Amino acid sequence: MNQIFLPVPPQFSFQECLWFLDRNYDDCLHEVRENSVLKLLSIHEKPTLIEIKALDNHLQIDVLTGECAKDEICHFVTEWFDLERDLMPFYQLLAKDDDLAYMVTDYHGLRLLGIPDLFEALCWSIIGQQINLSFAYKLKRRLTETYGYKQTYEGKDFYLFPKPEIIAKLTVEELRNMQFSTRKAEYLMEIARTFSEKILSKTMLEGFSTAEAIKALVAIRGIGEWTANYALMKSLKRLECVTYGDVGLYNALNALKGLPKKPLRADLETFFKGFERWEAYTVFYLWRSLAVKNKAIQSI
DNA sequence: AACCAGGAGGAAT
DNA sequence: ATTCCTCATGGT
Repeated sequence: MNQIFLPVPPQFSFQECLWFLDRNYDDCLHEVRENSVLKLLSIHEKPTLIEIKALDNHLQIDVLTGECAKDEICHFVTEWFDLERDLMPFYQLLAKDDDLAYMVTDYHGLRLLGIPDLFEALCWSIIGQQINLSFAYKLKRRLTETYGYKQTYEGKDFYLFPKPEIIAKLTVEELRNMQFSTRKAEYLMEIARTFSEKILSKTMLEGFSTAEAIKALVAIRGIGEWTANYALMKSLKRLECVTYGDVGLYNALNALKGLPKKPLRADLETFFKGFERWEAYTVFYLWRSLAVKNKAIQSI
């Protein structure tokens, strides 16, 4: 079997990352097992199934199908798990906040799990607008199982997210039948067109400052401030992004910092000033704090 | 049975 | 420049 070994940085916990990937939801784009995660990648346009496990100071990546393109696979995993980040400065900021300091130990080694593909990140954030996450994951699964690429391995199905060229050619009715709202169907198809026609690409945004990138994204119908920040945080790893308008974020800040359910913009900005250049990580850890609560409630 | 979900756009103020 | 309304539907 083809194996790749990838060294991991300090302040890295594979189990914490796995825990977040699993949470309580049914994600169709990876499968979490006891001590590993499986995911189908597109490497050189070829589907490649990998399984990642943790050793002492390395990740072991088993290439189950497809070619063993070491550099590309390592590049993907590094982006996915944000392996090149030094978390010490973030933990120093957290430690200074009495209400959040517990996160340094409780979530130690948790990395901002990315969505390296920008098109996928944008579609996912549009799907997730305003609806509960269980339903959002259901919609993503329907879309992916119908229009994505499927590979079966040892009796289980693994998927690639649908390509923009496919989504661009759909009709509103086809998506409505999958219980997308008319609006979301239009948004997804229009964004698919901007990608398939090369009007927008991740490479393009990488050349932009974060403010410029947000401006460019918000100009597209269906992408508001929340979606732009979410996509830039998850796909381009712009750490200064804050998902303003995010109900989950507000709930976490309400529980941990006593902010109102609908906090003022100015109060949010004041809070995030304490986490400059690590805003996205702060948001991500606040989301993590919500997941803990869900789990506790469910186990009762 | 209301009311809320990891919002956004467009109309009405 | 704000506030209000609608969208679709599952979960609680």
